[in-house]
Amino acid sequence: MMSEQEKQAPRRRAANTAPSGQGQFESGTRQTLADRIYEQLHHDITNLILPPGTPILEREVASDFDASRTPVREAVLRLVKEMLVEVVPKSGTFVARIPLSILPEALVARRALERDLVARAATSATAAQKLHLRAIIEDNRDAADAGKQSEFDKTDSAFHAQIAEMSGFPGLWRVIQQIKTPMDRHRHLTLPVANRMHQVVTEHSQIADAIEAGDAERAAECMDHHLSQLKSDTLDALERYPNYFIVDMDPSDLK
Amino acid sequence: MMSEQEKQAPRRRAANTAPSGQGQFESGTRQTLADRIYEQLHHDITNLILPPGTPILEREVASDFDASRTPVREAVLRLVKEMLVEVVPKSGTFVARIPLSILPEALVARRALERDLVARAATSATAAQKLHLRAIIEDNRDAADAGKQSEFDKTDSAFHAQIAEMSGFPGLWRVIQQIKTPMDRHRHLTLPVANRMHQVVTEHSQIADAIEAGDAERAAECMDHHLSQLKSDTLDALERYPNYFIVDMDPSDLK
DNA sequence: CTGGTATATCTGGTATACTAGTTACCAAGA
DNA sequence: TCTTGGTAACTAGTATACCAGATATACCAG
Repeated sequence: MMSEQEKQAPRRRAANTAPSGQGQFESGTRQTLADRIYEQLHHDITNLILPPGTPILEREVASDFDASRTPVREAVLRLVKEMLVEVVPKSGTFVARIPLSILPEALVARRALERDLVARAATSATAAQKLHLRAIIEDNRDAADAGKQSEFDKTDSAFHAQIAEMSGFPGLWRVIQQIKTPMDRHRHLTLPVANRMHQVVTEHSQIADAIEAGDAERAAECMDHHLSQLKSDTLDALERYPNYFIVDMDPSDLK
Repeated sequence: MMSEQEKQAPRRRAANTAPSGQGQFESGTRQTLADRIYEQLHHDITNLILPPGTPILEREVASDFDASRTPVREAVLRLVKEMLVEVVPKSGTFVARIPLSILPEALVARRALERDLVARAATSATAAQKLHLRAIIEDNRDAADAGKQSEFDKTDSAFHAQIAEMSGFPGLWRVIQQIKTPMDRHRHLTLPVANRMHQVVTEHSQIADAIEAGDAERAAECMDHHLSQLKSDTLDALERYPNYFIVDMDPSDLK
């Protein structure tokens, strides 16, 4: 039987215990509404469905998703950190323009990272991993043959993710993904290059050849050559879409 | 004079126009309460003031900052994306444990990126930039002489930021900063190595020597050697603080 | 002493409201 | 026709409330 004092005070319990397993880094953590909104906006921004400068009205997006502003705001804040959205306090939220400098930076970072990863892959990949890589290249080819750019992009990502896997540092694919986002956006601003998908398949095959030969240096060189092809005509894109970019460097330095 | 109908309907205005200047990427954008809370938590987590597993009670943090849950939640969500905090839905939010695999990944990424950046710096740095680098090394030395680890860490970061600046790709310092966060956290778990600060100063000087000599390859090798020293005794840290880590790889692979 | 159950107290995720800052727009005056 | 000031309609940032899920704890039967 409690005293009057005990009866009046709600019982206080200890804080919950910390997780001890793999935690949130396990696969299959549940997705929130904010996650779904983020993914949709991320996709639309990256694929130029929402071009730079487009206002993102939180209340409108909320209405579209039958949601409140809170998860929309949470999604938008993530996109801000990824430089995909820019917020002008009290004025509005807009699809971010692409800072010109970010493109060569992304290319330099990718080249440095992926040369290293592919060299490591050439040294340490297992037979099973090599076979898996070849299977992905076949997927590349199928998508190229079918002329499906979107499908092709997915298989292209699978290729580079597999290289990270084979290097022994699979987590670095997440770093590369983040780095390459401006490049993905930019690619939609450039004219499609005839037969480029098939050229990529050829370059992927050359990389796989070098890996299978255990030739780390050649694998690195092939990867570097492959990535250097991505240096699309940014000057042309800037000329055609001047409002899509922030000119934060001398454009003539892009050559 | 409006008709009755016009009078009843509130006037609808156009959406605000998109920004056209440098936008949010200019310096000096104003700081929100969420920003301040994020910075404090980021600092406390990185510096092990809040060790892995510590519960982060949104309502308590809100009370500490005399704020509501909203900006706390926004700050926490940023930390989640940076893998500094893990959320168990409806149960609690905790300072994230360090996935073991992230440490060698961070080292590999830093080595790949900073070898490349320092080689470029050796090739293209201006005289002014080289002098500035020397000045930073003197700051390194002063902090080492004074035995001030925290101050030394700041000057160490300044050194690496300056290398990115000199390479012509200053934005990559942000990428490196993000990559190195797990390393920063981990360093607080390892025993201080006698005279390590002065050793770092020496290694920084060697890097500067190579840059001044215009020797890109030597600069890259010196940087790589320097970064490889950071491979602190993770096995020892794991042994001393097993609850601070998520063991997502074979620890014997850390050698 | 232990396992099962009920319950109260936590939690994160989301909805809604409020405030202060920004800006589109309009009317008046030069 | 242009300029300017006022205002209403926007906005982002933050506060507060609610709900459903998770869990610590008390209690009881075996």
